[in-house]
Amino acid sequence: MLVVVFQPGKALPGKGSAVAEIQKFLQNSFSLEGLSSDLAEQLSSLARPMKVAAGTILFENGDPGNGCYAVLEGSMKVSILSIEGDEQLLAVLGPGDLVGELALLDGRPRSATVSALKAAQLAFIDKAAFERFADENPAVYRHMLSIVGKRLRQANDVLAARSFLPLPGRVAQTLLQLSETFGKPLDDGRVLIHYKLSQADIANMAGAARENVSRVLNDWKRAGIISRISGYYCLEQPEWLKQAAAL
Amino acid sequence: MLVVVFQPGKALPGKGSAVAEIQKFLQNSFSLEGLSSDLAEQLSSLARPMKVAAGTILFENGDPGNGCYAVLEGSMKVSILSIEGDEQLLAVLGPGDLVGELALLDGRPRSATVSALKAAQLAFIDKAAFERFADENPAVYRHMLSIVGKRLRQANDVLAARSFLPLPGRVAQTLLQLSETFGKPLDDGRVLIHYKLSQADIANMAGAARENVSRVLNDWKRAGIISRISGYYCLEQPEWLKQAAAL
DNA sequence: TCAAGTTTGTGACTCACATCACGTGCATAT
DNA sequence: ATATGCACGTGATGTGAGTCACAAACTTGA
Repeated sequence: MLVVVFQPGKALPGKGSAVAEIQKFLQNSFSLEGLSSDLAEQLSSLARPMKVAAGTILFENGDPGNGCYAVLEGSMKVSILSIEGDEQLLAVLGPGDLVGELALLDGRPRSATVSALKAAQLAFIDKAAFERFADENPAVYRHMLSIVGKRLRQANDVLAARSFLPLPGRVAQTLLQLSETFGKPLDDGRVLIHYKLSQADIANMAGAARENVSRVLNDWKRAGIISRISGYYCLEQPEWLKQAAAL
Repeated sequence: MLVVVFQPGKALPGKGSAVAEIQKFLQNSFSLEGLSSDLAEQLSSLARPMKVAAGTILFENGDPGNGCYAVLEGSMKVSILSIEGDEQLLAVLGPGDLVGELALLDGRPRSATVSALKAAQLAFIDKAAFERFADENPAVYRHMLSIVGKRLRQANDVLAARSFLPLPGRVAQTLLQLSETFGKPLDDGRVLIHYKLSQADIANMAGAARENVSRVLNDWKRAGIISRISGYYCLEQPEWLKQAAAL
């Protein structure tokens, strides 16, 4: 199973330049934001660059976890699959996000399946190396803790939405969540979700049937709450959506 | 709001003995299991003992978080409330569990409401003090990380159940989860959930209407899958339930 | 030990949402 | 251009589970 992790990846051509690239990236990355730059630099030297093609499964639920990945480019999806093949999308992650970080924390197997939505470039950080490094730099631990904390909060939010909100509310929440990762602000507070999303994806995040998501989305489009700009969804009235997603 | 946190608590009578009690507890507590005993001891000296009466709200969603609590005795419930007053129970925690730990990680406000189900005895650990201590003892951070990791895994499991399992499956999952915290093993692998639970509690955890939980529970009782022993639920066939809760 | 409250069991009704079943548009390959 | 395939839109239909409404069975405490 170890193989699975490395099999899809390929080392980048020039090692030196790759490290530089990773460093440059990590320094302004979201996931390492707040970490002093020398720490980020040191950490990046532990990372092993790799590329995955769109659709590649990075690891699956139940695999042993031996490290985590930073997303440098492209996007990954984190999901849970049911026996019947239904999918619950937990998150779509883009550049700057960390994925598979749970494995660094306890030694337990992967709790979800992660695959590449688009071809992606990653930096793999080995568990042992990470621990060695972090033990000497508690700031790294603190930082990690805040990332995991955020994930936990988000998970709770989603669960709350699933418990309390009717379908439209959940769709609203999903759009807002996506806008946090992929949103580009336009004029007036309008937000463009700069990412190719199928209705099926949204449905899998919101935990709803695709058909019904379609209905909701069209109602909103007709009401001017959202629009589509050359294939991308655009939130015309984010405030309205926030209202709809309020518990 | 700060007041809220301290108002319901009362310092224990003899400080010396209280500290000893906390120490003794923390050493075999679940939440600090795996931490070397001298660290646990030092940590316990940072804790401030307090008692809360049944029903007391320790803190509410949105309150600023200034520290976390270890449950020494009694039990607490962690829940999210909707506007309409509906409740989604996230967890019921007993002796040895840590509650409110998210506040230690990032500085954000409380993400859930915690209240005492039964009168409880707690140990409060201040955020600043904790950080000071943990910075010098990275093992504490690592330990913390594994606790939060477990929470996150659990949250994902619940979300998955909500997405994929029909009502009976969710009830099964809930019972199994409760048996993890409060279960006493009997002969044959039967497990007694040694805790007074109302159907309403179970329903709030499973995210279902109380009436339907009642129906499911009775079906199972009739089928010999569970039973009630002097008011406590007893899992006669945990394996069957695990099957029912499988995704 | 009796009354007042709370928790439970069960039937009947309702409804939000999933499912089914197509039609339509727009891609990419042939 | 034309076929083959996806992503989308929309009605019709079915159903799991929520809601309502009580009666029965327990706690509790005065």
